[in-house]
Amino acid sequence: MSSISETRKQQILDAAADFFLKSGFHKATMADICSSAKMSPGSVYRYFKSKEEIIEALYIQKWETSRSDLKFFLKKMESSVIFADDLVKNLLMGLSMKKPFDPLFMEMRTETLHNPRFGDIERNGFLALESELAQAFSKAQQRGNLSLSVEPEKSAKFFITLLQGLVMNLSLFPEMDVMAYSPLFHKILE
Amino acid sequence: MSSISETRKQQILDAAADFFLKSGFHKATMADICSSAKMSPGSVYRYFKSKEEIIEALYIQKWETSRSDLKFFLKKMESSVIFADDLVKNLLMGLSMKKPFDPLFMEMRTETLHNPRFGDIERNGFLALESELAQAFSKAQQRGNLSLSVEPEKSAKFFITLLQGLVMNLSLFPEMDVMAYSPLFHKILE
Amino acid sequence: MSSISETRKQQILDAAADFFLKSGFHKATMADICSSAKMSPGSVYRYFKSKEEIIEALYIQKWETSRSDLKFFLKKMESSVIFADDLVKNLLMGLSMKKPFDPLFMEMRTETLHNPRFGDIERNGFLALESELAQAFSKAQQRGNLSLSVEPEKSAKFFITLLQGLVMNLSLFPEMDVMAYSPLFHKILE
Amino acid sequence: MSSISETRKQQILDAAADFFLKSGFHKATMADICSSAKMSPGSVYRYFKSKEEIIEALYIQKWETSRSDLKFFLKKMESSVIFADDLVKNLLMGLSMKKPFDPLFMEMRTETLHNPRFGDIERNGFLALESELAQAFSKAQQRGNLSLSVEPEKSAKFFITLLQGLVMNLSLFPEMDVMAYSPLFHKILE
DNA sequence: TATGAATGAGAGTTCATTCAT
DNA sequence: CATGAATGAACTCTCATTCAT
Repeated sequence: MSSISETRKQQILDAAADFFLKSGFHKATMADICSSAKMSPGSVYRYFKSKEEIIEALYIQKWETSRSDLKFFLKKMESSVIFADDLVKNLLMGLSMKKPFDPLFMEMRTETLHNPRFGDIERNGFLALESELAQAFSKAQQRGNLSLSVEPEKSAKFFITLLQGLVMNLSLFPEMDVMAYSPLFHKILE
Repeated sequence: MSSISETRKQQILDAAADFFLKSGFHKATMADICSSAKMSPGSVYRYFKSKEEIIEALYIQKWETSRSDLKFFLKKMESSVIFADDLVKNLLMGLSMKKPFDPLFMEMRTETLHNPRFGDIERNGFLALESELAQAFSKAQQRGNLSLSVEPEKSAKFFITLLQGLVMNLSLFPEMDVMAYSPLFHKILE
Repeated sequence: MSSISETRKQQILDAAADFFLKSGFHKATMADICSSAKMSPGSVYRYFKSKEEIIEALYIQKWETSRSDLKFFLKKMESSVIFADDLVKNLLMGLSMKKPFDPLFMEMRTETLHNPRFGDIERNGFLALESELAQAFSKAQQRGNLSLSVEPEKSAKFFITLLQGLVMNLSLFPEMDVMAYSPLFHKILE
Repeated sequence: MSSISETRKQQILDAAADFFLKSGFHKATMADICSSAKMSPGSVYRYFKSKEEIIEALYIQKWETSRSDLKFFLKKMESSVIFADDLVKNLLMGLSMKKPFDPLFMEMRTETLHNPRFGDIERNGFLALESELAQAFSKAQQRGNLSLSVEPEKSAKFFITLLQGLVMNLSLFPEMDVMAYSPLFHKILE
């Protein structure tokens, strides 16, 4: 019962993500979203009170996905003995292959400038990623797979910042050599 | 004649920058811009064919300013003997005073996703900054003020990427400790 | 069977009356009415073909109630020896306690302007009240409790007209002194 | 300059009055009003911020007209020696001939039930009419043309109330015998 | 019969742009 | 050249009504 409702909501969010991606939050119209979701406006508004609520829901969902993706990735890294090496290598390979850059994050970040609610979501999302990463660093140290001179929280922050810059570069130059950045990431983990 | 026209254009661009900053490209209306520029819509449309053309002109101008700011900054650095130290210190101090970067760049980057013309401007802008920086690194090496192990172009790219990530972080967490990042920048210049 | 159906209908009419009172015919939505009646839209539409039909049914019912209230009131007056005095006194006291009239009548009267069917209901309702009143006057005269110089029908018409004006005044100035009007009503019955 | 703007506003108000009359405030659409005023929506919204603002402006204007009409009428009555007779006679003749009943007043009164701003306008309008009438009564007494036993304010109130009831009756029964009410009005002025 | 999700025409309003003056 | 009134397509959102279950 709730599941049907959830399905519908997801249907709308997917359609919205599609169009937001193509045209941006502002140029994408509710009519676009409705027709892409194959629903009438009236139906869409049964599930979301406004266009902004759709954007916000998408926003939150994007961050949740990002976080769980990172968690999953870090879980896999736990079995690695040469933690730093594998982490950087796999991360950058993932970046260069799966094109994980999601333009919606940029769209969202821009909204953040004008909508304080979005700012909070964004900040929480970021801090959560940092925290996941810092924990992974700690654990790796405990396992003896990461240099004890690394300060987990600080390094996590650096890591995320650099990653963010890299991802933005990637959005502009999709053919760039991502792997070239591995020495820099490594320096963070020394 | 052209000079008066240029003045008018600049008047419009300044007003537009003001409002775009406050409300974003999409929420800022032409009426806002007109009244802020103290011109009538008819006049504004004499100087720019469309709202988009204003955005584009502003876009280009922003990059030009950034580039010449960077040039000026790097010129000053030429007299520095401890080049890397001074460069990083002054750059981060500048950042923490939030002078050289502004939210419009994020707004613009987002537009890039939906308007290919903007993508070109953005890419050119980036490459120009990288090039300026790479040249500065080369010169510093020639003067003996920078380690010869630094590869100018690669390091410039790293530098810009990291800077970009940092700026984005800063937009979310204005109170963050920018200076903490100086070791990381230094590593790029070692 | 019919009785259950009648109960359902009444449930809807009561809920509708509630919301029409609060928000007016046009601002009250079917959703409001449905949820207030604790029925689904589908059910409500089983009993009434349209929102307008609900309004009309309510309209008719309001007039029926008014008429039977008046009848009941006049019945009680039959035992009065000083008919005119008691009639006016009790009527105005009733008015000042705001029982027998409600704002829905105004709402309804306005609908009259745009829906001829409503005009008929309204006219019939009015004439019925007048007729009740005229009969009561006649009977009172027969009992010797009302001056024979009173022309029942004409006076009834005057009575209703004045009452109508008074009620409208009351809707605007709820604190007005209703009793002050009793001399005027008395003049009609002299 | 302001005059052109005033003309446009009036054009809109006239068109709105037309459609409000035909269909009521709620059923009349902005598109109706625009096309009737031969203006585009954008233009109409240059002069009025919202549909509600149009209604309110119309409301105020209606009351102003009513008041000045009454003033003009009472001015003419000042030359009358048999004040009460002439007042009632002319008033009722006016009522029966000029069909001065304006359905918009009913529409407005209904809105009053749901919009406090309108309530204030309505109350002020009413009190102004009463006050005009009371003054006229006083003056007539001073001229010796009206019985001194009349209490101007109270009688004005009665007068307006009765008139209101009469006008409402008239709206329902346009063919009714208005003149039949003159004795009742006379009683108020005795 | 009852439900409540789905519909979709149409509401009020906005705003980039045009053009008569 | 400048003005600002005028435009009208397009926007977000609503709600009376329908219909599959």
